[in-house]
This record gives sequence, C-alpha cells and structure tokens, in this order.
Amino acid sequence: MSVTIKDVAREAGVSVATVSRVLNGSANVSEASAKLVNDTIQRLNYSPNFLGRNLRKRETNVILVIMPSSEHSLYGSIISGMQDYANKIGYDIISAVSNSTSFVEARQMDMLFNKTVDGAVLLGTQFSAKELNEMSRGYNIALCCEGVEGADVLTVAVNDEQAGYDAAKALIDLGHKKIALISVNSDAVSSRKRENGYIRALKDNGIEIRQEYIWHNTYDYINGALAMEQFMSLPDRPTAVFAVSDLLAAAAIRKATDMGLCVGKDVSVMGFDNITMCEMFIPSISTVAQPCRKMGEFVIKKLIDNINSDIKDAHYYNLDHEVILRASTGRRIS
Amino acid sequence: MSVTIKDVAREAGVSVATVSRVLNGSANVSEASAKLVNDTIQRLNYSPNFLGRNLRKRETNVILVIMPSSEHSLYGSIISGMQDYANKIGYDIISAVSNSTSFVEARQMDMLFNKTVDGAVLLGTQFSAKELNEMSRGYNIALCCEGVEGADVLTVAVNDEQAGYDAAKALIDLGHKKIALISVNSDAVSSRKRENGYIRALKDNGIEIRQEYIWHNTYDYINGALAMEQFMSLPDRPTAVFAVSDLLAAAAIRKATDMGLCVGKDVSVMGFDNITMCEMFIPSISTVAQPCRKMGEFVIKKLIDNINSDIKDAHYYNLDHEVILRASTGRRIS
DNA sequence: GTGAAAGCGCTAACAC
DNA sequence: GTGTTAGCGCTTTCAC
Repeated sequence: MSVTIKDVAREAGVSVATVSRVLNGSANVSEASAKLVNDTIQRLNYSPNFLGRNLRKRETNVILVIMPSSEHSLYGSIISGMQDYANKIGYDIISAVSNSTSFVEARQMDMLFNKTVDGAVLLGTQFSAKELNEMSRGYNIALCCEGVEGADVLTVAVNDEQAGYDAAKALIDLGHKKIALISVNSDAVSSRKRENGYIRALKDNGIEIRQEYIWHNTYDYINGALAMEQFMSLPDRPTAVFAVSDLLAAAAIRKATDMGLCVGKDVSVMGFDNITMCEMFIPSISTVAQPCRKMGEFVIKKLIDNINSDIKDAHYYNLDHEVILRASTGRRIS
Repeated sequence: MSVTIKDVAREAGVSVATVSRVLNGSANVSEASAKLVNDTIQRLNYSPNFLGRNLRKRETNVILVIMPSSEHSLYGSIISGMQDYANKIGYDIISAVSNSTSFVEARQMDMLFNKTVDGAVLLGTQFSAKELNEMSRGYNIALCCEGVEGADVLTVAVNDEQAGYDAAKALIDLGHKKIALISVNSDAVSSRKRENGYIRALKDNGIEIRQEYIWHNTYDYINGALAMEQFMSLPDRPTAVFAVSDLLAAAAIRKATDMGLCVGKDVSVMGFDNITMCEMFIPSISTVAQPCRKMGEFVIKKLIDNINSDIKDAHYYNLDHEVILRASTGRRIS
C-alpha cells in the first residue's frame, strides 16, 4: 500500500542504508547515488514514515502546547511566536485545548508520556505543584503565562504582581483614589498576584483598601458586568475599575455604558492582556500587555535546551509587561 | 532509561504478549495475570510507547486540524466540538496554525504524509483543488468551514450563498433599500458565495446593485473601517452594511461611531460568524451564526468513517446557519 | 562510498 | 490462557 524506504531502495538499486543517508543529508554518499535516490523518491512520491524514524531515533522534534481555552487570542499570539522559533530549528508545535478540565489535560499529557512528543508547554494547568514536579523528573515540561506556586518547573511569564501594581499605579497617576478590582477566585496564581500588586499600589499611595471595591468570581465574562453593576450601586462609587482580564473589562465597560455612564469619563476601566478586541472596542480598552510572541519564543528555546541537555533549567523567567493607556481610562480626574 | 513492555513482562514474570493483552483489554487473559501486570505497570510507572504501537498498528488515532489563523474564536468552538466527539470514540485532536501561509501549511500536512496522524481537517486552505484531489487519493482529508471549488473532498460548511442571501434579506425586511457590502477579494470561496447571496437577495427584491456600495479588500479588520468611511462619504449613503466577517463589522461599527453616527439607527451593520465579541460589543452585533460545534463533530465523524472504510465519502455537506439580530441593526427603517 | 543486519517498542499470528 | 516470534519502517553501527 504505502511506499517505504525499501521500495525506494529496490527501485533505485541501492541499499536502504544509502536511501536513509540521502534522507538525512549524510555526507558519505556519492553525488550519483544521491541524485538517483532523490529521483526515485520523487518518482514514487515517497514520504518517510516518521513513526519508524522517531521510534528509532527516540525523538519526534514535536512540542505539544496545552491551552486551557481556545477563546483567548492571547494564546494565539504566544503559539505564533513559538512556531516561528521552533520551525527555524526543525521543531514543530502542535496544540490541544483542555478547557481547564483535568481529565482532558491528563489525556493530552499522555502524548508526552507515550513519546508522541518530546516536550510540553502548559499555558495554565490543573495539575498541582506536586504532580508537575513528579512529571518533570522524567519528562520535559514548561509553564508559560501562568506559574504554579511550589512547582520546580521551567516557567516563563510576566511579573504579575508588578504588572498589577503598575496597572493600579497608572490609574492612581490619572488622579483616581477610588479604584475597584474585578478579580477571580480560581487557583490561577496570576490573578492573585495581580491582585496583590493592586493592593500594594494602593497602600504605597496611602489609599485604603475597601472590601466593597473588590469582586471575586470566575473568569466568565458575565462577571465583569455583575461586578460593575454592583460597584455602581454603591453609595460611594469607585471612579476606576481594574479587571484582571480584558474580557472582564469589556463586559464591565459594556454594563457601565448600558447604565448610561460614559466610560473614560464617569468611570475608567483597565483590563489585562491586550487582546485584539482592546483596540476595536468602543471605547478602546486600556490594558497591560504581555509580550506574547517573545514569551512563546523564549519558552520554546529554553524547553528545547532542556530536551537536549542533562541538566534541567527550572528557572522562573519574568518578561517585561507594558501598560497601555487607551480611551477607557480617557481623562485625568482633577 | 525509559521503561518498556519488556521490563514490565520481566518484572511481572509473564511474556510481553500477556502485557500487551492486558494493555489492550484483550479477553484471553486470566484475572490473576491481569492484576499482576497492572500492579507492575503501576509500580514501574510504565507508559506504553505509542511510536512502537502506532508503527505496528499502522494507525495513530490522532486527527490534525489546520487553522489559517489563531485569532478567530470561531475555530476554537469548532475544535471544541471536534474534540468532544473524537475523545468519545478514542481519537485525539491536535491542531496547528498555518497563518494562511502555503509553506507552513505544507509543512504541517507532512504530519499526515509521514503517518504522524491518521487524517487532517483544513479550516480553510491555500491548496488548490488539484492539489487537494491528489492528496485525497492517498490520505484522509476533509475541509470544514471553507470549501474549495472543484475539490472532490469531504467538506462540511454552511450554505454560504444562502447565508449571504438571508443576511441581506434580513436587512431588507428591516426596511433597508440601500445596502452596502464589505467583502474580500481573497480566493476564499465562502466570501464570494456570501457576496453572491447578497446580490441575489437584492435582485429578488428589486433593488439595484450599486458598485459604489461594494467594497473589496482583505480580511484585515482595518478594511471594515476604511469601507465604512468610504460608504459614509458617498453623496447617497447606504443605510445598512453587511460585512462578510464579524471583525470587519466591528471595525465598521467602530468607525461609524467615531464619525458620530449611531449604529443601529443612522446606519445598521450585520456581520458574519457570531464570534464571542458580537454579544459584548457596543452596540451588540447582528450576525449570521455558523453551527460551530456541530460542524466540528460532523466533520470528524465523517472523516473517521472515511479512515475506517475503503470507499471515501467526498460529499459537500451543508449545515444550517442562523441569522441573529442584535442592536447593530437596531431599529426598523420606516 | 556502500551494504548487511541489529534493534527501537510494540502487536498479532501462531503454536501449545 | 500463555509464550514465541516475526515484523511494522526506520537509523546506525560495523564491515568491507
């Protein structure tokens, strides 16, 4: 049925070893044989079976990326950066979506354990630090975007605490003193860090932390609306809102607008991530940008280094974030 | 280094055949041996090497999905549907992003040719009908969302012509007679079909086609803004705009709003795809929804049928679309 | 520069 | 119910 290296060898009148050498660009093969083999490959439309090749070489040159969600354009940019770098050095990136579901994620990680891929990058995970540490003993894994406390695993992310600080500080610099927070109560450590940064910024600037200004729920964007509604119903309304994700921010803006408020004037909103929508939204959304492509490139580079080395780098790398001010934080409060 | 089936056999004091039988849930194995083997697997933390398994079985139970872009939440929903169905019957879905670049797409298709996966679904492709037909002779491929004219390949999509018709008809039913179109001039056949539907709807209702009401450029969302600007500068402005994608529609709405127009009142806008943003946007965006999850499930089902059958189904399946009216087409024109 | 042959980890046919 | 063994397609040592 399928044409194999044997067929090529037979047709070309050489040994399979020679065909393999041509395939792998080995030096020790005469020009004549090389041409003969290449012609035969062409003629038979031969494509080497990578299962055989990978089994023998004990490597696949493929990295698996597991995303918690597919609705997040952030991940698209990260993967794009990964791919650019990986392809350049002969690796491929494949991805899978776990929907933040443990058993789906576990099933996908099987591709690592059963040697279908050489390494895996988790853009957020359901695994515990203990599980991750165990895995990382026998396999090459990395975390990107979202670290796990206590996990002794290669991690690439922005400094979320500082980013949260900078976001809140930007609002403070715009004159705000009543700043609310829309956060999540998942085990996602990044949002907790952003929250800590927000608190530190307020404290540093002598602003009291008010529990009624802090909303905790899930990442589901409906919470942006619910939070905003709640905040605006307070006797002493906040003048600014920092949401730990752009989707939450967008929903909050939407709700405020529906309530007849002018976002950027009556109330300012700051998001996090700088997804595509931020620029398009009305008003455009101020946010904290993560260096997605750079993070993707970097984590792949480090992971492949690990794959090809006996000593495993398990550092936590922080890449630089950037606060971007747009219309949703429109005007300075006097 | 890695523990293999041999190790398990030796440790358990049985043959590799027995271990393999346990692994594959074969009937002919005593309970005692089964327990023994399973305990040993657990103890050694053994994970079967799928390269060996797949090589031997000549199948991987993995389907590759190639997306043209990662910024499109539509694809996320489709893949989600694919995954749900595939997992249920023991298949895995992996995905890759081609960025609509031929050589990247070709590189990714190598995973099909080199037997790393059993089949591939293309959510839009750079390949020609001729190339696709050639591939489909030796391999299992399917198109989803975006057909290719002349390709004799399993395809699952909405009826784009009728969907374009229905979108335009909905605008007509709202009282509009001056309806502009933002389309693209790529080789994407879906947008051309939507365009044809738009034209048919206008003609059917005795509305003249006006060239100055038709904009052609790329899918880049900036074109939504450029088109809207152009339309609104006409002496005889359109009262409604149909864009062949939601991103184009969003950008158009944004531009109109920036120009001081009230979208849904001064001008109505209809998009296509029903991406997440449609609900959140201000105003929320009327659009044509594709049955993403259903399309994903369906194409995987049909593709796997093909994989397991000698006769290849190369039908073009149409699934039902749905026009969704929201605020961006707010009020009836009297 | 080239070929023969071992073997990567697994499954399945066959024998018992 | 279990073991022996051939072989999936490939790379790579070792001879020559």
